[in-house]
Amino acid sequence: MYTIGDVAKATNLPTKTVRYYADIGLVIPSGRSTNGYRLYSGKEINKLIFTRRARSFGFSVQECRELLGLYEDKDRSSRDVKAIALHRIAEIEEKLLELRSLHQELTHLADSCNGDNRPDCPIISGMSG
Amino acid sequence: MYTIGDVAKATNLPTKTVRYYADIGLVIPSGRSTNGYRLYSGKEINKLIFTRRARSFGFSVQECRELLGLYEDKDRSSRDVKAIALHRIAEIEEKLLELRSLHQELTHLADSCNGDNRPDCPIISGMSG
DNA sequence: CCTTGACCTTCCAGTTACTGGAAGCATTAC
DNA sequence: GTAATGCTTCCAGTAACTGGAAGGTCAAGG
Repeated sequence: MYTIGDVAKATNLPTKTVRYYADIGLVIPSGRSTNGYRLYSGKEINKLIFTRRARSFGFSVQECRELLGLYEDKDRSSRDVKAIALHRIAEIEEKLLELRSLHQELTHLADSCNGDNRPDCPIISGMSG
Repeated sequence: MYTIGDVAKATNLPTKTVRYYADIGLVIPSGRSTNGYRLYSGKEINKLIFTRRARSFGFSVQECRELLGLYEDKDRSSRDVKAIALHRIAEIEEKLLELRSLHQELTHLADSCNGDNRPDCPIISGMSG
């Protein structure tokens, strides 16, 4: 069992956010210590890491709730879980393409900066005419 | 020159957001029509597409302002631009790793859903013990 | 024993980045 | 000529934090 500070370190989330996620019922600590401290298990830590990643790619808290729910809802059929997961995977693949595009744009910019004079913006001036 | 609706289509941003970015001075339309409509050129459209991508990967509006500024600030040295760009590129590469990780986790989950009975969560139960 | 510092708690206000809706003017389509 | 669509401003609301105050807890040092 870990206190919120340990959890923050392990998940790379601010304590404020971990507390917030507990408040809104997204990731609830498995218990409280006698002095009222939130106590988290490895399971919650994994949920929080998963949530941090999903959030950082634009999935809303509500969508994170759904994704986390995929693993917990014993009543949901295997087929449903797969359908939702595949839908999200498609979204993630699109995000991967966009992220590579962003990467390439910035790399191109950085590459253009070898000398002392900088060319026009390769992205913006590219189409501006 | 494009009106805000055309811009919304081209950039895949809501008109509300395009207007908001104009209000906060992030991407300012190149002019106004006689009837007061915002008019955008291809250059602004490219800025908006760039911004949408950067925003969707967690760069703040302020950071987008800085990134867009890299291309416009004639006073900034080539060296500075390169340094900032490389810093952002490192961040993006980290995001790429995380996004692949998320992709893999969900793929693993989807793959586990071939039959009718679903296994325990491969991510969450993995470490929970 | 006491205090210093680093934890933790709740609560409440503020921020960022939109987002929805009302009221109204402009243009196109029938 | 009027209905639909698209634009305008303005203002209020929401999502997801984020900062700060006020205070309890606990291990270490004097």
